[in-house]
Amino acid sequence: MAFATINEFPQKDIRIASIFKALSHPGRVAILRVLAEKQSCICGELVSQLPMAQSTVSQHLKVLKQAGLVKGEIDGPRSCYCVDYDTIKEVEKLWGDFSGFLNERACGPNQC
Amino acid sequence: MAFATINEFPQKDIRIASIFKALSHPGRVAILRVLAEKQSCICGELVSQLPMAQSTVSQHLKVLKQAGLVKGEIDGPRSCYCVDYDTIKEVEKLWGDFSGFLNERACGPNQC
DNA sequence: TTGCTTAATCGTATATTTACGATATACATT
DNA sequence: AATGTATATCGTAAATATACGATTAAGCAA
Repeated sequence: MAFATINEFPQKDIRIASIFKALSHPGRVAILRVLAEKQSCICGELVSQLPMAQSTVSQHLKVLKQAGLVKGEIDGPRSCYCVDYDTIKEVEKLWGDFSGFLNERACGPNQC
Repeated sequence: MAFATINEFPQKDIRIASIFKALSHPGRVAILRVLAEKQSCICGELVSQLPMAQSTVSQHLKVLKQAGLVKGEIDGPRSCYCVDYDTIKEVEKLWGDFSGFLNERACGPNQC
């Protein structure tokens, strides 16, 4: 029954939640870190730097790719991934709007 | 076998992921929105404003509370919840550091 | 006390996530 | 063509997440 009501929420909330969902696993956060450090990097390098099997890294990369957080390019027998900074900017905006909305309405230091 | 390796990641990545996880459902994002709008609000009001059953809202509130994103206070037979702005600030810092780290290393508009 | 209201928790069915070995695919090299 | 390398996908087991009705607990009102 999970997710039966998910479309009843505002589109903006769905988008925020779906991006945050992609960032909701430490392995995926770590992948983004490594990709940024290396400026772009092949999957095998990620595998060697992170405590996950090759297939697991590949699966996480797929999630990040679907969320638009990384983009990849086939380079011979390898795949070269890098951070998609356009989406990072989008997250910055989404989070900025959202936290701005919250903060605007913050009154005292402790309301309840 | 899920989460067997989760402790092998940097503490900072685990913290970021765990907060984002709490924000990874549109219902929870919507709850935060309503709480901010109402400045603080009783559970029943959330139930009436959101497309979820009372028990579901209560469950999501528990997740948000565990993540530190909301705090609650018992008020007679009711519970009064509000956004915990200290944690919102923490998220701002965590995300700011993280995106800063990524952006510092962004070179051209398209690396791959 | 009895009954009413509110919200948390329980029980449970279903869906999704996670992890990894095994396999398949795709390109490069010989 | 045959072999090797790199990566995606498949299959699958186990853990989590999600949703909601039913129940419990806790306070208030009569």
